[in-house]
Amino acid sequence: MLGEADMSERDTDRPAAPDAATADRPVRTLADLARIAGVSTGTVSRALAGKSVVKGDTRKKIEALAQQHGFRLNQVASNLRRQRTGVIGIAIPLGHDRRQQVSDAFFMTLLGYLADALTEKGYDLMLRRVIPDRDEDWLDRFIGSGMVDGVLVIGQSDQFARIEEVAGRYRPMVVWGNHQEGQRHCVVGSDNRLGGRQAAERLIAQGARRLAFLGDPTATEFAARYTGAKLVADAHDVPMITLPTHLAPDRMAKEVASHIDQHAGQIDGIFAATDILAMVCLAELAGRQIAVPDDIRVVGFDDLPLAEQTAPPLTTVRQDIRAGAFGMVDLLLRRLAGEETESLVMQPELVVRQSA
Amino acid sequence: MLGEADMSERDTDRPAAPDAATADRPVRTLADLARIAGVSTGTVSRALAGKSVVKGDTRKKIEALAQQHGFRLNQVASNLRRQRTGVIGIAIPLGHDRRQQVSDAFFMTLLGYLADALTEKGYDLMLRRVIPDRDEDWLDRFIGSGMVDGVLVIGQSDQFARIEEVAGRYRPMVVWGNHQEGQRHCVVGSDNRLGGRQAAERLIAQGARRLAFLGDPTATEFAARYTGAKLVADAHDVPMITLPTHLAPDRMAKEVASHIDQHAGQIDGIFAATDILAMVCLAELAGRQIAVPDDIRVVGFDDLPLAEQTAPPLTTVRQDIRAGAFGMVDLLLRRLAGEETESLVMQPELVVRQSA
DNA sequence: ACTGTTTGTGCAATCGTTTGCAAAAGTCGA
DNA sequence: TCGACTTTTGCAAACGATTGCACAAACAGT
Repeated sequence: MLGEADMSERDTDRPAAPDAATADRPVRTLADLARIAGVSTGTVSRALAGKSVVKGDTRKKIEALAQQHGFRLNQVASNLRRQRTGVIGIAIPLGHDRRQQVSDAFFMTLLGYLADALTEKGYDLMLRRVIPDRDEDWLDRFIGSGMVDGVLVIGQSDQFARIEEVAGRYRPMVVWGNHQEGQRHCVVGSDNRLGGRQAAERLIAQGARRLAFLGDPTATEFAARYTGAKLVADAHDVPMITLPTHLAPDRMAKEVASHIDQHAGQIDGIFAATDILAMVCLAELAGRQIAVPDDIRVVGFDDLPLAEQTAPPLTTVRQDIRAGAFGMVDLLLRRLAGEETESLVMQPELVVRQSA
Repeated sequence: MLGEADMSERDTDRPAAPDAATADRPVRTLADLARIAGVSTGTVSRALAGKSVVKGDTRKKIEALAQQHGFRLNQVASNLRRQRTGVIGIAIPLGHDRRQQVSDAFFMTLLGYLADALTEKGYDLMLRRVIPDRDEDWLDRFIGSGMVDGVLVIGQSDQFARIEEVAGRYRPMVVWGNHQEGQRHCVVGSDNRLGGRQAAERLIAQGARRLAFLGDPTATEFAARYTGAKLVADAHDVPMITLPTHLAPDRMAKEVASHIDQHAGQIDGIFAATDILAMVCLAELAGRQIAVPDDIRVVGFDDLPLAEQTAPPLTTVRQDIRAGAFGMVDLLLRRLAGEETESLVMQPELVVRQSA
């Protein structure tokens, strides 16, 4: 009986001695755990990983000890050895002069969904805000750091060439942006030109005869939207002017206001490059007692969640941001697995509400 | 002469030979670089770190080679050795049942500013979305992973107790949320009760006599807002009902609509717990031809960028989210430096626009 | 009792940098 | 030319986990 008690002490309570040691020296490493468990670090590693063959008893004992001492694997060491981190890098290139904020609504929405999608797949996100003009090789630095298994780039900004160059030698990268004929890098985005067509068609169908494009048509994605709309306008013999506008939140409102003051009488349909622009536009129009959609029709782009809650609710071209985010993650994981992947160009869809 | 030519060859061109090797074996490690530079890894490390004493010539040569071969330090190895990562973890605890999205506008705005602030200080961000109900020790796992130097927690959710417990033994952590008397963890947030008072005072000053609080008063931050408002209402002998509403984007609109349908005639002032709720509310009111602020006054909370662009522009209680974000980062860095820090409670400010 | 298989563990190398310590090289005055 | 210094460098031990290989133990079959 004494013997048996002794046995059980050995089996379950032997840890009790080190338990006292818990106070002075917490169990931080595999070696610590191995010592108090009376096995080698290799065994502990295998037991905790749950992969390889470890005797049931041993495993249980180690797991119990780990639990009891609140042991956690040092991920950094693990990452170094395994040459993978379980972290996906997200780079947000910001045009320097544009002062575009990370807090931009579209980026943030996309980011939120990316977080959801990656978390679901067991990856963490490492966010990096980059200012390409100040930092020549932002992309190489990010990739070469060894801290991320792959990279998602949100928006091509003016870095198309650099991204193309890197894509030639680095596989696990997916970019949000506009697709161009014959490009090398894997991109996810909407068919912006088609979206532009849909917007213009709606405006014209609702009776607009003098259009305006609100937004900066030099950014690639916006350029495509403009082109699509222009095509339709031309086909219908409807004139379309462009009202270039910065995306910086501080300038935007003033610029839109000034555009409206200058052109309000001469236009009856506005295609805004983004919902945010459209919202600002609606607010300015409302402030001037210009009726929407009666006097001027307005169509946005993106279909952000808040497009539903403008007054009047915004008619807009929907990009399925959620689908885009999940698409990016899916493609990235496939590329990580070595697969070759095509770009994903999504079909935008006109969402008719009340502003046009 | 020949000798001298030889010398210069040795000094500048010896790398040329390994240069040819660039094709087959890229220079990935310090050891590679050391080999082609003809020095030891220690020297290369020191040269690139720029810290310690290395002869000018040697340093230049090594830097040139590094540049030329596109060498980058493996951050994971570096992190392991130095026991610091330059990464700050950002945890976003999400109530399970609430289905609250990461894409929630307030969180996203805060996150954007945090990104700005941390980037400015040379830190990267690691984002982790956690679902506390499913994962008991999310916080310990994050902290114990060794992957982050410190943690910012965005929102206490229902994890107050756990956060308190961890705060007792882990210093570099700062939390966004509500401050409670005598709490241990370092928190940054607004004086929600004061904000509530301001909102109610405005509503009453504008002639409202039958108030409603729109939002879920069980969440700590909202509870404080409610309490503040209730205090003022009581003092003025004005009744105030509560219209509990979920934050989940899919349910919100319907719930708000139903509240309005049920109570529209009986109230003339609404204090919405967040701007998002206020926006939805404005949209629903507009859809029912209820005039704001003439029939019903509306005050929001947060002053998100888009509060300016509602129709009518939203009167709201401003939390300086940017200041909050920078404050969190500042406090965290001070704690990383070993300093003891107080919590930061910011004064909210009523921003009068047109909805009340 | 002696091979031949399974199973379970331990050993030690490895991932790529950093850094304390000591040795080598260089400087300088005597 | 020789010590006494001051720079510069190299050596090798960390950092903490993973994993191929080999050995030990257990067990079956003849």
